[in-house]
Amino acid sequence: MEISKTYEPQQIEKKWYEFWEKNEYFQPEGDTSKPPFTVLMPPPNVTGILHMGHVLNNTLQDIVIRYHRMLGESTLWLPGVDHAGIATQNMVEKELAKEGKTRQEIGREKMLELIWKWKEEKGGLIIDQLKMLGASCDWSRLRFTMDDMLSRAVKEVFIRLYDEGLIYKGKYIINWCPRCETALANDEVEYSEENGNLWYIRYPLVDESGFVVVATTRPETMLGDTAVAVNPRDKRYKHLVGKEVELPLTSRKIPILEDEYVDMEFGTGCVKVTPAHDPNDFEIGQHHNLPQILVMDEQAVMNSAAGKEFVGLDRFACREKVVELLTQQDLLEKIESYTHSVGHCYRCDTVVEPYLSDQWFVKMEPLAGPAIEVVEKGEIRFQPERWTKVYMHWMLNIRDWCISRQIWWGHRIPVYYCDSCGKMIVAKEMPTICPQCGSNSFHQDEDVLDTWFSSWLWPFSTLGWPDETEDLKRYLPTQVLITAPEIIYLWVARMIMSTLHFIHIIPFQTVLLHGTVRDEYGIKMSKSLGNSPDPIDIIDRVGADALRFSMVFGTPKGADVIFSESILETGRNFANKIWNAYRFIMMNIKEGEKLPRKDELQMELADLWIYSRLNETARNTAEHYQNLRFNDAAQGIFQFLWDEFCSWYIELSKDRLNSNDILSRSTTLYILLDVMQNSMRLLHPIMPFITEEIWQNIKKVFPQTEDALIIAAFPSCDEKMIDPEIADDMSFMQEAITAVRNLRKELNLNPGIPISLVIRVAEERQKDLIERYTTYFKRLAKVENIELGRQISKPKASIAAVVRNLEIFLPLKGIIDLEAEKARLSKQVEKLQREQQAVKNKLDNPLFLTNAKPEVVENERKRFEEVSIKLSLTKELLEDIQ
RNA sequence: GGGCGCUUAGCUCAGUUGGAAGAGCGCAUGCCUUACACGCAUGAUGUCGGGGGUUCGAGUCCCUUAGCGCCCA
Repeated sequence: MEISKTYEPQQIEKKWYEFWEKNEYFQPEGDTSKPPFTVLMPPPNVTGILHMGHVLNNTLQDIVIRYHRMLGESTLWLPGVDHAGIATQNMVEKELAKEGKTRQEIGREKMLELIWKWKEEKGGLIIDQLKMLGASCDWSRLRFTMDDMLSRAVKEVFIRLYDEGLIYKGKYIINWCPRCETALANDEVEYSEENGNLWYIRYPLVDESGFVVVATTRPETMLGDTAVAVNPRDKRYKHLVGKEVELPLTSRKIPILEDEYVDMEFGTGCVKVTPAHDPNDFEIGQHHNLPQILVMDEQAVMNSAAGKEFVGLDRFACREKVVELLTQQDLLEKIESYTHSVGHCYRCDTVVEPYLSDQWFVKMEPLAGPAIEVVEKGEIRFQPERWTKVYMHWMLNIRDWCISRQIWWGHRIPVYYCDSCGKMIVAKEMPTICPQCGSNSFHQDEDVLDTWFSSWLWPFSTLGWPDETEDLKRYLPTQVLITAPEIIYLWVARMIMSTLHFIHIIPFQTVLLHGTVRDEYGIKMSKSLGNSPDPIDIIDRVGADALRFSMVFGTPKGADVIFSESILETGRNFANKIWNAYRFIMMNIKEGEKLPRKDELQMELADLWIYSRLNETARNTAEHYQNLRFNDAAQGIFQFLWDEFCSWYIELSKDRLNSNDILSRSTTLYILLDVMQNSMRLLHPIMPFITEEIWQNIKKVFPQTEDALIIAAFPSCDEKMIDPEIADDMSFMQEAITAVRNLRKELNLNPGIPISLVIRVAEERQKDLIERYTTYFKRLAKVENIELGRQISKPKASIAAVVRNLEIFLPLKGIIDLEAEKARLSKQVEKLQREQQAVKNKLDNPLFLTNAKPEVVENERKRFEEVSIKLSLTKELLEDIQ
């Protein structure tokens, strides 16, 4: 069989993914006697393309799922995508713009048609990419938040909550994009530091006793001011509280009041309050029942409430005019330049306007109670645990949820208004007759629901709710949810609330929060910064296995991944190492060679040792997977395969494979195959492709009961095989061999040159061990001959090493070019003498002794001693060979 | 302003009940040794952010302080 010298993942990965899919291994076992193990995929955006964050998130999920599948559990990883309201609509809107059209021109119905068309044609990209990563999701259950099934759940929930009094319509200040003419969620606003001004404006007191000065970055909003506020602890303004000011440029009189919210340090400590155009002011306004005066329309153009001088002006033109008029009236005290953060629409970059508007809300407090309780009781656990606090803090201070969005793509709010009398009806379908006036003409609420309003139902809407399906009974609660901490509030907390409220059950038992993928400079990878590599490009280059391994290898639970080309090499090199171990084994099997039965094996030290270590590794790896410590699992397997199996066992097997002792040969061959195939089982969850390939090929010569590694049993630890005495003997041999290699290196011996050793042992046991396994020294340290004994004396002209209570001498005669060695040692003596002199000079300097730190002096003294000893030993060696 | 986290080898980071400082990469030296140069062997490198405390013993627990990062307001 021809096996390539380096591992080439491209065809191999494709081949096995198709094989797994074809055999339906991703679907849960039908056997209902087996315990189910379920993971819900956090649905990526339908417009999304795979980025490094997805890679991390889905790799972790796949590891968990594959591990549990190998434990024989009935495993379901439920995938899906969400409809990403604003993002998707904007995407199609941009395409429209290229043709010079707007969505308003083509109308709502046509627009939705286009978005659906876009979704059908291009929306599935990320799914194909997840397949390339190796994600073993049950694709037959792929869900989309706008599917009929899930839409039905959304409507049902809206209506139930409305009927329970938990959904209401109200005025609220929201982030508004005057260009998109829609509300933006908090995470849809991008902030940037900008240079602006702080305008200090005089507000005359009504009693004509002077004026107060307020500072603002947005003077145009003063037209909507309904109060001036100061901090109650601020002594400077105490006497003004309760008085009124004459709001300039208007004919309004507004009060001066106290509010804790006011920052005494900011500006003059006196702030203007504009409840309809500033979120903080909105809060203050609520406390004091202030009027909310909206002075702009949806396009951020000043309306009639702003006054006839300003109506029709854009907000920024209005700012100029306000400043101009204030200056004319000598009401502008000063202008300071000021840097502050300004919100922009994440789609079109327009400056966001805080805006008061009609919105739909969910009353969250009643939902939060049970969701707090299940976490307090430990029914749901966050990992790492510290996130529990973050969750609790938010839940205990929960605010109502604004669920309406002024866009078209999404679940349209199931609320209808009678065209004749305006009666509002909440219903799944458009009503036929108005119960109030008998009219049969209605129109539906224009708004759609926040995308999260469908995602928060994910644990049960994906399983068929509100029908009482078998799936719902079988798979809820799910076991592990793996996601990023950024969406604890947006998603995780809300799922807990909704599932408890509607199904009366927890949605999942464990929530694993992982970190962020950052670049070499620690900056979060993002599309807009352009610092993120394309994962698909990486997969093309090094394979998904290498990428997956690299992501988890150095990343402890919950930590950020600092990604760079160099961590990728770790994965690639490891894959190649494994590949070559496999290649070595296969090269040594003869055509049709018969292997011994397990009970026929003739095992020696190395064999017993590698099995001992394999079982220990199996035990530890299982524990790490169980505890979601994938980095430890990866490290453990890596170390076992590379540093133990390859570096020692394979090396020691070489002599035996060429030996005339048939049983020794077949034993080691058997063990090579067996350890390799078991290791593939351990590693499969992390590197699914290469392990399946190797395992399947080993299976051809070393039969296994299972049809595929993906469904093969995860190795259980056989405690009887873990033998501390064997481990200690082997470790003793390894230490001795390393010491000999070190001696060889000291002499710069070429690896090809054989040596003889003289070893003085302290115990009879050691003598037996070394005699019995002399071949180990021969093979691994190129030792030709060993003279061994308890009373043996140090040979002349030799260098020595001490291992435990063992002394190893390497005689120099006959194995080196004496002249060359003399030259080398002389050179070393010279160098050491120079170094000794340099240290001595320092120590002889009284200024150094008094001024330098004592540690430094002490260190130099120690250094002097060390150099002196090394020098005298080297001199002795030199004399020995003279 | 409130909360959380980080600070250990040149770099990125492990270090789970306190008990002889670790990995990967990088570096040095020597090797194309018939699995692998994406490799082998050997080696060097750390006042574990600063200060104080508890303890027989602290990277690990407590207090304090500095720098950085994240979240919330």
